[in-house]
Formats: sequence, C-alpha cells, structure tokens
Amino acid sequence: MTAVQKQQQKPKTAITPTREENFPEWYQAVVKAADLAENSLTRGCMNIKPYGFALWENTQRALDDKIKEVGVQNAYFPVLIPLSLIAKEADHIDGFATECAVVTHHRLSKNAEGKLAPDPDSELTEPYVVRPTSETIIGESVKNWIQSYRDLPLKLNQWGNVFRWEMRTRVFLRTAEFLWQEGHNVFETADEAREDMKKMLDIYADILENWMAIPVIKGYKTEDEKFPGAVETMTVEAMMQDGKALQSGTSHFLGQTFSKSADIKFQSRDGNIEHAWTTSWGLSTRSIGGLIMTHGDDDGLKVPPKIAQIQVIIIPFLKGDNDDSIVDYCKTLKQNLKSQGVRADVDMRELRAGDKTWDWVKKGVPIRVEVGGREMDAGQVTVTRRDLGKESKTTMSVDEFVAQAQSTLDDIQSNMFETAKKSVMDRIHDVDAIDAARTFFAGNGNGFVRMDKTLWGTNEFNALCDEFSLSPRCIPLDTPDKVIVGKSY
RNA sequence: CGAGAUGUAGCGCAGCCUGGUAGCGCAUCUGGUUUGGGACCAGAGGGCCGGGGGUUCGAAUCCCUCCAUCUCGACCA
Repeated sequence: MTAVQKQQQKPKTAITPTREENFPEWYQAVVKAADLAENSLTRGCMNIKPYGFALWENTQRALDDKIKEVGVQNAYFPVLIPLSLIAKEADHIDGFATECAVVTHHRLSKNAEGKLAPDPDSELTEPYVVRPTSETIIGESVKNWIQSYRDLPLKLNQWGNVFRWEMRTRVFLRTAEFLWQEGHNVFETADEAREDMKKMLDIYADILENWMAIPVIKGYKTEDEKFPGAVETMTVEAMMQDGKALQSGTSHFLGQTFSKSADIKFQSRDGNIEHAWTTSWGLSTRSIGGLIMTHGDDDGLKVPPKIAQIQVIIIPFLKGDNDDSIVDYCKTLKQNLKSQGVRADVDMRELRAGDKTWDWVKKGVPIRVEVGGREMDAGQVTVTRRDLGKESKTTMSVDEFVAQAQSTLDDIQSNMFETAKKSVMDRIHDVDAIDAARTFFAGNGNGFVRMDKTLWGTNEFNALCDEFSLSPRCIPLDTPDKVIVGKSY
C-alpha cells in the first residue's frame, strides 16, 4: 500500500461518522473520543470520567457563585423519600409515579439457592422512593424552619443526584441518574416568588450563554409542558446542531401547591397565618450534552475557555537533541501562562507529538501550543485555535503569546457563542399557519418554527405535533404572542 | 413498553448463510529505525465468540430462551 493510498483510506475527520452522516452516532463518538463518560455497569446510568466531570465542576462552580450572590444557601436532604410523603401532592406524583425507583427492603440475605437477595423478613413497612426531585421532602422539612414572615425568604439549594427510571437513556442527555442542583425558595408573597422564578432563569441563561457559550431562548412553558405541580414553568431552550431542542434549565413558580400539601405556613405582618409561596429551579449534567451538541465538530469536542479544565495545552516536539531545554522552555511557558491566570498544562506523556495533537483536538482544548527546537531557538511558539481549526496555526513570539493569551481566550469564548447564536437564529423559522410548519418539517427542516400562540392547542396543531414528533418548546419572553415548536431531546 | 438492529481480545470489526482447533485492524508490551497534523519494520501478550438450554461425533456458526446495548417511536430534564 502506498502512502497516497493510505492517506486516502484515512478518515478525513477525527470522528466517524460525521454529524451529517449520523448525528446520534457522532454524539456518542465524541463522548468517547473526548473521554467524557461511558455507559455504566448499572443500567441506564453513566460513569462520568475525569475530563467530563471537570466540565461539570467548572459549570457548577460558576453557577454556585451566582446563586450565592442572590442569597441562596446550600443544604442537603436525603436521597430516599418516604412514599407517603411524595404522594401527598396529586399532580406531582402523577408526573413522576411511572419513573420512581422504590426501596422496599433494608437487608440482604442468602436465599434457598445460596444467592444474595433482599431478605423477605426485612421488608419495610413503608417503602422509600429514590428521589426524582425533592420538592416534597424539602417542603415537609422546612415547614418547621418557618414560623414568621421574618423567616422569609428562605432560599435553599441542594447539589446532588436524582433518579428517574427512564425507558430510553442517552449519555448526559437522559440518564436514569443525573447530577444537578435543585433550588427551593420560599416567599411571603406570590409576586416575590414569581420574580424569583424569573431571576433564577436569568442566572441559568447567564451560565449557559456566557460560560458554556450555548445560546438559549428564554420563555414560558405551555400548560401541557409544565412541571408537575407548578403554576408556571419557565425554561431556557437551546437548539442543537441537528435542529432539536434541548431544555437546558427550568425555573418554576409553584404557587401554594407545595406549601399547602406540606402545610408550610407563617404568621404574616398583620398577624394572620398564611401559606407561603414557593419556587424551584434546576440545571443538570444534561447541559454538558448541550455543550457537546452545540459546539462539537467532525474532529470532536470544542470546549468554551471559561469552563475548560485546560485552556492552553503545550505540546513539546522532541527529537532527542535539545529535549531537556525544550521541556524547560515549555514548563516556563506554562508558569508564565499560569501567572496570567490561564489554565495551562504541558503534555509530557510518552506519545508522539502528532498523537498528542489529535488527542487534544478531540478533547476540544481551546488553544494548542507546539514547541520544538525551532520555536525555542527563536523564542517563539506555534499556536492553533480549536474554534478556528488548523488554518489558524500561527507562529509568534512567546512573550507576545503570553501577553495576549487571556484576551485570545476571551475572543474564543465570544466567537464560539456568536457562531452558535447565528446558527440558532438562522434556524428559527417564522410561519403564519400550521400548513407552513408542516411544509418545513416535511422537508426535513432543521430547526424551530415560530407561530402565533393562538394556534397552540388546536386540533391542527396537535396533529402537526403528532405527525412530526414535535412539542411546543416555549412562549418566548421577547415574543409573548408566539410559540416556538420543534423536535426535542 | 412497541419496531428494527447488534452482542466475537481494551476499541472497531470479519467469520455464521454452507457446523470441523479463534481471525483481522487499531491499541498494549519488546527491540530497532523514525519524528512539525494520526510513523515504519520485526516479534510478543491478550478471548468460557453476552448467559442458559437444546440438536450434533463435534456449535461462534443451527434451534429455543433469557439478558444487555444501540437507533427510531411513546414517556420524560
């Protein structure tokens, strides 16, 4: 086989299949190639690997800072919820009943075949539900923390995991167990609670757009898409490269639904006993899936600098001559970048430089720096931006690079957002009638349609949704007389 | 839970139709030559062929039956 033949056989892209060829398979391939996560031995669950978990940690850190700025305190409640307690709110349990894992025994023992099994003598008098969300247990708990209007508002957040027994799972996008934060705030008045719902949604939009560089549409959920038990649900909807929607964060005005079922009461300013008004709000590891499907390309992941574990990866090109001095040069560069607040690392693995390069391309590190004898002798570095690809490869003085590194990262961050934003905006199609929407989706249209809100709920509308597996995504804040419709994850 | 597909080495796959001692590529390990966008040569290690049952002298291969995974639905963040 000649070198040319071999070259032709080699895939042109690091990821196969390409997005165009098969988007769902491409997604799986990126998760694997970037070493983010894998399917767990536990059905429907994922093992989040260190490089993937770092993305979550950085998102988590940014979000945690922001919610604390608005007076939210972190707390923790148990993963097991007494069945009777979660069953107290009718709409809520109707929404979750079909996907609850239930704990019924408290001990294992060997059965007749000598196999370990739940001990029949250890059956619980009351089963526990593995939390699918914590409105009920938090409500039942905090009612004892609140007596007076002076105890309000009470703003609590829990970082944790929840479990929903899903029929069909997909890494990050829909797993039986996922990580998230769930905020649960309690207020004196309905107005305060409604404002809080909006405020927390704004924080989600901020995190998604300015940290993860995922453009979102803020809006209200339609009646049929609301959280079970909510009076109003707000959402931040993102659009993936295949045109499907990803609900990326939700914030709920729960009215007095849960304060009545849990009896959360307080003595008001004029001495009356009143039920409180509550909100809840959540953002999950699903957002990592959104990050992949918003920014990834046929060479793998692209990570926005603000949440990248490694912002600049330095790859030494060693030939055996001046190896020690090249390594020193790289380490000095790393230190200089760190002193500029840049998260940098030198790839010292015993691999060929070309292999390292591809590895970091697939992992989406924002900036790659190549350093060999040539650069070292000239006091230079060769720099490639992941967002712009290999065409962006340039050689510049090392001092100049270090001085500009932070602003280059800022530029990558905003370029990734603007690119994604334009792509989303170009794929929101205004239609004046159901037929126009049908034409769009029948032609395999990629994206959302935006139509008059009054069309929602009509027979024609429902038929359209059935025909193309569509759902109303939201009633956008900026066009409150319209509804956005699309396929979704 | 419906429809379709797939389970063979760490990963990706061939072999199955037409039963006869387990193969290929990548990865791993050894040695050597190399080195600026996925190197090359030589050698080596690594498998209850998803589980269980059946047919057969003999099963990765045929039959039954579980289980798991993936894609598309329904349900959902």
